[in-house]
Amino acid sequence: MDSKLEVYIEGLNDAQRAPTLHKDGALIVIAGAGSGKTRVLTMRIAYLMSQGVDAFNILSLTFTNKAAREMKKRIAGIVGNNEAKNLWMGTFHSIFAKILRIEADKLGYPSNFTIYDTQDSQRLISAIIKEMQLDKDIYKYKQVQNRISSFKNSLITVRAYANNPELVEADAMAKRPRMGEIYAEYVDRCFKAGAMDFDDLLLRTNELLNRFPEVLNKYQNRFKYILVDEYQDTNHSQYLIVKALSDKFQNICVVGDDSQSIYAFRGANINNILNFQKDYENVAMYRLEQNYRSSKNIVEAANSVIEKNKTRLDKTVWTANEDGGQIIVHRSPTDGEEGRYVASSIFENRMNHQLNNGDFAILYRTNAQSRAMEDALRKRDIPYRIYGGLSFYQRKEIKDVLGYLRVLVNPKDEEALKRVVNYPARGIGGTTLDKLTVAAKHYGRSIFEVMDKIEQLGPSMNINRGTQTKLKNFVTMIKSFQILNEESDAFTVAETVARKTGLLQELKKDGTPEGIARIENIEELLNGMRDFVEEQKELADATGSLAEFLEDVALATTLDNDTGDDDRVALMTIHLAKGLEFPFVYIVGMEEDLFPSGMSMSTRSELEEERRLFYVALTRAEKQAYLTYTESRYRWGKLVDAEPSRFIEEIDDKYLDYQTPMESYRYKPLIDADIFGDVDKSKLRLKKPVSGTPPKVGTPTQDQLRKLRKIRPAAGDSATPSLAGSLEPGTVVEHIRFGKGIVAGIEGKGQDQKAEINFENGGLKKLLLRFAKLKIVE
DNA sequence: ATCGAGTGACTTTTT
DNA sequence: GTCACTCGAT
Repeated sequence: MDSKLEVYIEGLNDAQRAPTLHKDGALIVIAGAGSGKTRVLTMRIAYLMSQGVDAFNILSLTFTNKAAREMKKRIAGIVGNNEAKNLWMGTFHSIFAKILRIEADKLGYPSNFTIYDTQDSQRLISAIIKEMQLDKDIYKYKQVQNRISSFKNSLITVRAYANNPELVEADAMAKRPRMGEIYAEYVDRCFKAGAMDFDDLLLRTNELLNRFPEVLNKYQNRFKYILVDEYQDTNHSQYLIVKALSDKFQNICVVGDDSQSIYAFRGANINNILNFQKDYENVAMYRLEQNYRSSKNIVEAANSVIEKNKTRLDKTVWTANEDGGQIIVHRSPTDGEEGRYVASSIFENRMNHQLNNGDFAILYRTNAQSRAMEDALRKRDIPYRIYGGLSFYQRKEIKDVLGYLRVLVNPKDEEALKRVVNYPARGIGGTTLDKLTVAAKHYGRSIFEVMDKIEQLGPSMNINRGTQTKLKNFVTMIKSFQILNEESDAFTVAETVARKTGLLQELKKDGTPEGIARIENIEELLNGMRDFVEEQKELADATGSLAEFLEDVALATTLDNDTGDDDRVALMTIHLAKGLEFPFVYIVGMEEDLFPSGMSMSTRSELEEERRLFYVALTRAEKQAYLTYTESRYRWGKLVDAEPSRFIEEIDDKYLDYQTPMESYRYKPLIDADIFGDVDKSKLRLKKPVSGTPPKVGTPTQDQLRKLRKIRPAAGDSATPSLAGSLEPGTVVEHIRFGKGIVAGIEGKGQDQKAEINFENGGLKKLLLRFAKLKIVE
């Protein structure tokens, strides 16, 4: 083994080293927050390569392209750049887009197919709904798009849908009987446009691997070792791809944390990780439980939160780090005040602890919350960067330039064509476009082809001479770009496009500060393309082509764009923050209806996902976490009352520092303060604790570890002996975390029986007896 | 065909 | 408060 690698591997702890050195077979690594899973993945790949595995035979799937790049860089540092550069590493979407381009012809796609982003998909669906003359209030394009997306993620094709009475019925019940037709038309239109949407990149990969055994065989042989990060967030489609590719060698390593599964809303299936052991033979399971990131207070507070979830693999994250400060809870009258508080707190902390702006992050549940924070930071002259929301590539002026580039690469790309055909205005309006669309459908050709043949087809389409000329000019312009693209690099083409189409002039004419900013944005895009071209020249399997650039753009995340070279406070949604860490973290908008989101409170599993999201948020913090909430906040342009989030209450008080008294906002106890009634209060003042202080979560005893290693019974499983019946008000019980307490009331029966217990450590809690680890003391 | 003002729905989270 | 879409005036 390389001595450099040896030193690195020496540096791992035992739990990390075991999966790193586990060469062949299937393994799953359950990695708690901050437990160094990226290190394990990186070292494992380096180790495989040191054992003679060719980089070409390793496939590593990550959650963001940025993560892939960073890992690749670290591996290059160990095994050398020449070796590392042959690794296949990236997101599911980008890796399989690459494969699909190679194999496109088998599926009847051009290899330069376009990737439709969500907006493209939604526009197309809107157009289809309109063409079918359906009521747009019933067929809401966003809902329809969502539904189609979930079909695709579950591998329900148009035909499978039609053959599934349950689904058809469900849509009929929802007053959308023609969903299937829309779905069929949408798929057909994408196909004819030579376009794939995000879900297609996975769905078509499945199709490819299923329909063409020789292709499957080829990639099975190629990817002898497969590694998947963030496995808890894979959807069914991704699961099947991994399963198919790893089937032959079964050298599959998945890493994840069920407690951090936060993408169920887009089809992620937590069962993928929960059932991994059933999917492969002789699965080795490893756990990383030591957290190196956060203070003990934060780790334990986060544990106390996630413990409330029923569906999870048991593990105990602990840390040897210092206690650290308590989590600070702060209430503000309005969202504006909240912003001001956060800004001045950042300012003070930065001074007092001599920190950089980059040491701070503000996390929120919804993008809309960023505004108040931005305003406050700007007033304080604190530099910040917003991640997510409208990304650079989604800005109008950028999409316009990209639209032209897309059309010239793939003239069948209908959405791009519709976008640019009349911008800047050149007299080709909606009416003409409608006629062209009808004709295109009639002849089974793309709109661009019809435009190209307008002289022959024009008369029968009722398009006048003037318009015909305009169309002809447009086609000629695009064709000239295509020729240029044959002989020049992507940057040159884009620059020419920006000038020749009149896009830049249009903005110059505008003259407003906004217009100037847009010109600057286009310049930034061009600079980016120049860099791209330079970069690609150095890479082995890249061509620096325009098509490649467009693919990168389509699949880029806002995080991917971060150069990270300037010192700014980070603002982002909690979803985006997954995998990141910051010394100081402010979680803002800790309010009912916002976090947990009002749309995710109706079912237990939704609420549990919100709780996992909160867990993710908390565990981003290294040194200090803040939770802020408001009494009222602007939503939908209106001031509405707010109530503190239940998640604050779920954290044990001993981890919290209420800067603002919570009293008046605390949930009213369901039972009066004198719940003890005629019970002897002295019972609560515990006579000497039986076995010292209750064991802490942070440092599990061997006995606890043994117990925790078992997967918890699923809901409905009654394997645990129930205490039902043996409890009554007044019974004194002991809980592993909350210590001693006294039963205040019992409600429900059977499976759902709950007890309300007043604990010395935790206050009033309602526990499901089926799951509560209670011991009757007396 | 084009542009502006006005209207209405809407926000969960993203590759 | 914001985006996307509609309608009426040019």
